[in-house]
This record gives sequence, C-alpha cells and structure tokens, in this order.
Amino acid sequence: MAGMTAPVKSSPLALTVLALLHYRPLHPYGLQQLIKQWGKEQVVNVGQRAGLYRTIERLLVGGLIAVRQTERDQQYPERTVYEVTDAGRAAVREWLEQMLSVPKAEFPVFPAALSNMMLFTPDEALRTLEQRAERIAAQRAAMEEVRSGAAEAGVPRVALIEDEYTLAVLAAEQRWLDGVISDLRDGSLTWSLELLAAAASQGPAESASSDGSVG
Amino acid sequence: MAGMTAPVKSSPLALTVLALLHYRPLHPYGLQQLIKQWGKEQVVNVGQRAGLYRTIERLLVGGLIAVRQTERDQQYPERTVYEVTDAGRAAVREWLEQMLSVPKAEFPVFPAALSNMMLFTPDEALRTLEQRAERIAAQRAAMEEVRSGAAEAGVPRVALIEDEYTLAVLAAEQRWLDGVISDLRDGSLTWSLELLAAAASQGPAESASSDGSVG
DNA sequence: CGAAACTAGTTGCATTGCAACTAGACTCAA
DNA sequence: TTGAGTCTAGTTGCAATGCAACTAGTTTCG
Repeated sequence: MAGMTAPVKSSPLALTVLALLHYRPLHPYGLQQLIKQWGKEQVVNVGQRAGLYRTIERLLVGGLIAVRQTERDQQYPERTVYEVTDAGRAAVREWLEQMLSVPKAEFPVFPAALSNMMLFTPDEALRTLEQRAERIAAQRAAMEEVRSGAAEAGVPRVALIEDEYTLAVLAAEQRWLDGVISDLRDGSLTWSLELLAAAASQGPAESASSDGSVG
Repeated sequence: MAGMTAPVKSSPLALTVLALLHYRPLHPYGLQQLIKQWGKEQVVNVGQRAGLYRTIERLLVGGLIAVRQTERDQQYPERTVYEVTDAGRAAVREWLEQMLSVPKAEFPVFPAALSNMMLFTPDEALRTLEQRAERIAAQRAAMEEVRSGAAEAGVPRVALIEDEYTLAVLAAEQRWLDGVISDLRDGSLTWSLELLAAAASQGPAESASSDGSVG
C-alpha cells in the first residue's frame, strides 16, 4: 500500500473547487474569481483566500487534483494551474451524493439565540425580531432580483437551483418571523419571569444537580 | 487598565451556557445534562464535551462567569460550580440582541452541494433528492411529535420557539424538495452537458483566465 | 469477580474563520 | 513624476470548532 493517504473530507469549498476544475484546469486566484462571477460567494465562503489555498493544498495532498502547469503571464506573479484527477472525479460524485442525500446537523446561531429569547422581555424580543425581519426581507429582495435577472438572461434553471432553495428558505423564515412578530404585538405570545419559573418548577428541572433551587 | 481582556466572542454554546447559569449556578457536566434534558442538543452541539469545557474556560478567562464553589459529592469526582457575573449578564444581552437581529452569513453544506448538482444526471439527482426528502420528512415528524408533546405538557410557547422556527424551515425545505422532485420526474427540470456548455459559452465565462476553453 | 456502562474531564489533531501582512504591477491625479 | 490607492496573488498566525480517543474512578449486573 504505497499511496495510502487518509481520505479527504468534503466541505462546501472543496466540493466547489473540485467541481470547477472539472470544467477547466485553473489557478487558485482564477477559481476565486470564477466563484464570485458565478455568484457562488453566498454559498462557499471564499471571502478570505486563506481557506481557498489551504483547501487546494489538501486536495493536492489527497491526490484529488494535480499540478498541470506553472504559467507565467509576465506582469503577474507565477500561477500554478491545477487539474482534477480520476480520483478527484470519483470523490466529487461520492461527496455530492452524501451532501445531497443526508441532511447534516449544523448549528447556526439564530435558533440558538431564539432558544434563549426568554431572557428578553417580550417587548425587547419584538424590537430585535423586527430588525431581523427587515434585514431578511432586504436580502431576499436583492437575491430574488439577481436570480430572476440571470434566469431571464438565459442561465439554465439547474445552474440557479441553490438560489431557488435559499429563497424558499428565506421566504419561510420571513413568514415565520411575521407571524411571531404579530403574535408579540397583539400579546398572544408573552411571558414573564414568574410564569417561566412556575412552569420550570413543575417541569423536568430537578434532576441535574443535588440542589433544586431555580433562580 | 488592569483587567483588559479581549471581549469574548459569542457562539451558540457560549450563549446557552451563560443563559443556563443565569437560572442557577452549575458545574459543566450538569450543564451538559441540562441541555440534553431541555432538548437543546439540536441547537447547540454539546455532543462531545470538549467544546463545553473549552467554552467554559473562555467565559471564565473573559470574566463572564466565576467559580462559585468546588463541591465533592463523594463517589463523584470533584465538580467546579460556576455562576454568571454581572459582566456575563451584560454580555448575554448584547449577544442575544446581535444574534437575533443580524442574519449572519453561514455556509451549510446542502446549498453548496445543490449548486453543483449539474455534475449528476437528472436521474441521479432525482434519486439522491428523494432520499433527502425522506430523511427530512422523518426528522420533521419526530421533532413535531416532541414539540407538540411538550406543548401539551404545559411547556410555555416561548420555551419551544426555536423548535417552531426549525419546523417552519424544515417544512419549507420539504415543500421545495417535493416541487423539485416532481419537476425532475416529469422532465420540466432537466439538463445535459451539451446544454450547459452551450449556455456557458454565451454567458459570462470568458474572463477569469487567458484561455477560454470549456470542458 | 469481571465486563459494561456511567460520570467527569482531558488531550490532540485537522479544519475553519478571520485578520493582517508581503509584494509586485498598474492607474491616476497633483 | 511621484506618491496614493488599488489589483493581483499568496502567506502567516491565531483563535475557535469538530471529532475522536484516552484516563480514571464508580456503579451495575450477570
């Protein structure tokens, strides 16, 4: 077993790099530009190049990509052009299958924050959620404009499918926020420290410590 | 400037630890148990304790929590009980405001995978998305059962608000998946390499490299 | 008595995110 | 023409996170 290296782990960036090299061999900076041109910065975090170079290094060590040439377009620094290998072509399919079919547990900050919203008063909660709703609406509008523009310009639907998904999720978040906001406004969703303490003392709160005092 | 330390960064786990210590001083393992009992493992990643201990260390160094006592319930190892400080109480409010009101750009794997779905044939895509849809449906059903059970047991709505949100998002994902799946089945969503290459060659593909060949 | 399982915490490694830094080339205006 | 800003291109370092393994005492069960 000569070439045994640990299998390379998938990540959004690794998948995208490997996929783009599928279409054409390219150098790291070119990949970054391509990702931005195709509007995929929403989806892959190529903002700071560090991640990109490290990912490429990882793929190279793992044998999923190889150096094709080192070109020198005078006026620019030397650029190393990479191409995908057969192992890389196989890996992309495995990753893609896994990433598409298995919903992975991730831990975004918003649900975590929501789960502690009772530290705020209903009024404070209302104000912060209103701000979020505005921002989500703006983001959604901007994204929808880009997407429909691209669609009208003839970009095939499958190439915009991730925007379609993101928009569906954003729309759901917005609807949900609007509902909660209106429930906070009309008082059908409220709480107070006393109420919560009462609910906690009859709930399943008494078994994690030798001491049963709450608050 | 004696006690100047860098401000502690927020994270789902840090927020939750700080919030729970609000209700009652506790030791790390107790916090982990509490998080699990309250069904918050979906939302905070306390699966491997390492993160928990490191987070607590971080909060301690940052002055947001303090050691209250070191108890010894013989038969158990010594346990250090922490309590939240005034600085901690202030930090939680700032964090919460930020985390609730500002939608942060995160990079989950599914959209990244979707954006490269065209590497599969429409048929392959259909099959993998069907699998995801099944899993999402199962997860949603399980979660809904837990949530409605808790609600009927008298847990106040605000304490289940993050489940409500997650369920809304899961429902949207499921609806979206169902739509795409049916479009894949009836052929109203398709693609082929030739089609994509054609679209690419008239699109904005030609400026990231000196070489314009695609494929 | 021995094997599991639970309690409690630690260690190490790979990966990520974020920010700063280097450094050459080009662009434009004072 | 020279200096300020801006691109291109890549590197370095640190803190944080995720994941897995390891230590070690305790209890439980056969």
